[in-house]
Order: sequence, then C-alpha cells, then structure tokens
Amino acid sequence: MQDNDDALIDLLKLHDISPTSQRLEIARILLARPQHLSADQVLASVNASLPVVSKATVYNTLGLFAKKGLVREVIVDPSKVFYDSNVEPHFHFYNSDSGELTDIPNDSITLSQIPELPQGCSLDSVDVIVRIRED
Amino acid sequence: MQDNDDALIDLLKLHDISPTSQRLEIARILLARPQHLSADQVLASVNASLPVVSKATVYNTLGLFAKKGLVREVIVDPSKVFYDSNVEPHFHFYNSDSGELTDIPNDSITLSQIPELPQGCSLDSVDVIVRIRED
DNA sequence: TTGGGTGCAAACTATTTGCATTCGA
DNA sequence: TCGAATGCAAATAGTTTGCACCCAA
Repeated sequence: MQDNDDALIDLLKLHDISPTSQRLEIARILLARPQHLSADQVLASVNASLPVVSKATVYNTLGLFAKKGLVREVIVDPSKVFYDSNVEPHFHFYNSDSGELTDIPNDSITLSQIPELPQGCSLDSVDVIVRIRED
Repeated sequence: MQDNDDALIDLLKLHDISPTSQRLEIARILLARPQHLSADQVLASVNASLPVVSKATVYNTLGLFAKKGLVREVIVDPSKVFYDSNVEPHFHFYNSDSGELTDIPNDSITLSQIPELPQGCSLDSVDVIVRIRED
C-alpha cells in the first residue's frame, strides 16, 4: 500500500498538486482504475467507512484535478458532471436510461478531418458522445 | 404574420403538440432561425416587451419540444442546457470562454464507423462537441 | 363541463463560496 | 510560524414540482 501511495504522491506532484491526505484519499478512489464517477459517487466512496473528506473538498479537489489534467470532466447529463480517470483521448457511450457512462473502444470509431477552428481560437478537446437507451 | 403563425401551428400539430398561445410565442422565438438558446435566453426573449410566459412554462415547453423532436437539447455546459432549433444531424463548437455554441459545417468533419452498441441498446443520437477557447 | 395547460411560488439539488479553523513544511 | 488546505454552512442558480385557476373543445 505504501508503494501505491508513493506512486500516487509522485503523480500528484507531477501535476503540480500538493499531496494532502484528503487529495490522496480521493486520488486513491478515482485513479484506482479507468472509471467514470460523479462527485457524489466519489464523496460516498471516500467516506464509505468513516467520514474523512467534506463535500466541499471533494468538489474543490475534483475541480483541481480536472484543471491540472489529472482527470477529465465529462459533461453528458445536465444534472451532474462525471470525472473520468482515463485522460487518454477516447469517446463515450451514455445510456440515458441507466445513467451509465462507458468507453467506446478506440478502434471502433473514427473521427476524421477536424474542422478549421474559428478565428482566434485554439482547440481544447473533442468530445464524442454516443447516446443510447435501453430497448 | 398570420401565414407564419399558421405554418408554426401546423408544425406544432405535426409534432403532436397542441398549439397554445404560450407555445406559439416560444416557437416563434426559438424556431425563427437556426440558433442555440438556453432556457434563460428564451425566457428573456419571449418576455422582452411584456411578460407573456412564466418561467415554469418556458422550461416545461422546451422540455416538451425536445421530447417531441421539434428541437434538440445540447448538453455542453454543466450550468445550463441549450436548445437547438436545427434538428438535422450536425456537430458543434463550444467556446467555453464565451459560452458560445456554434455549428460545425457539415462537410468539414466526418465521423465514420459508428461502433457496435452494447447489448439491448438502441442508438439515440451522436453528439460531437469540439471544445475551443480564446487564444 | 372538464381535462389539459398555465402561472406562481416553493422545493430541490448540484455546485460554489465565505470564513474561521487546522495542518504541515 | 504562516500560508495553504479544509470543513462547515449558507448562498447560488438552474430546473422541477404541487396546486389552484383558467380556458377551449
């Protein structure tokens, strides 16, 4: 576990984030594996056994992680933001019935010909969301 | 103007929406031309000269229009939903600095190879959002 | 008349913010 | 010690909801 924490601490530092214990807790949950969690879910997971991080800190920390490029915000539902621990370029399925967000295999979709951007603008990111629903 | 109203009324009926005066007002604003408006903006436009539609009715009506396929919801910003009067398939630029949502010319971007959907699911829509920011 | 549509205000919920306290280098 | 980080609660804002009223078929 200590090894894992050391790796996480290095990762945070690498992203210019000072590794406090709350941030480590959140990173431990969210970065454990590729996944999509809402702030609510992170809050619940982190405090599952005993309360260690407040709601405000979860929101602030997730916002910080996103700004620093450690995670990626995925906006598919007006009612909540998802945080994706996979920052590699990839696209998503969103099942609006179940609220489930899943990755689209990278080789099964292709976006070609990124269009010319409007004057005075630079590219931030390209989001592709394939919305699906239960039959 | 009457001609235009008649056309709008027919359009509403065609979408299985009973054409009340408030719905007509909202349709007149939103469907005037291809555009992207938030509920707030619609509310402000509709009541620009004198108050004719309540906030709740604007939200309910936009939701109804979207459900009936008369307009399309565009979810790009966690803080508000945009309603697009153009329901033809097309993609968007979103300038997160200015909050401006614009169309991507249809011929300047290509999405190929729609991926296989998960079991028991059907396609709803494909959203492509190219996020940009001011230099 | 009668049920859908509307208006109003209150409720709701995700998120943000102000500020006092606490922690760690 | 001293500034950064945190916690708490209140504030915010978009959206939804409950309910009484009203209108058109």
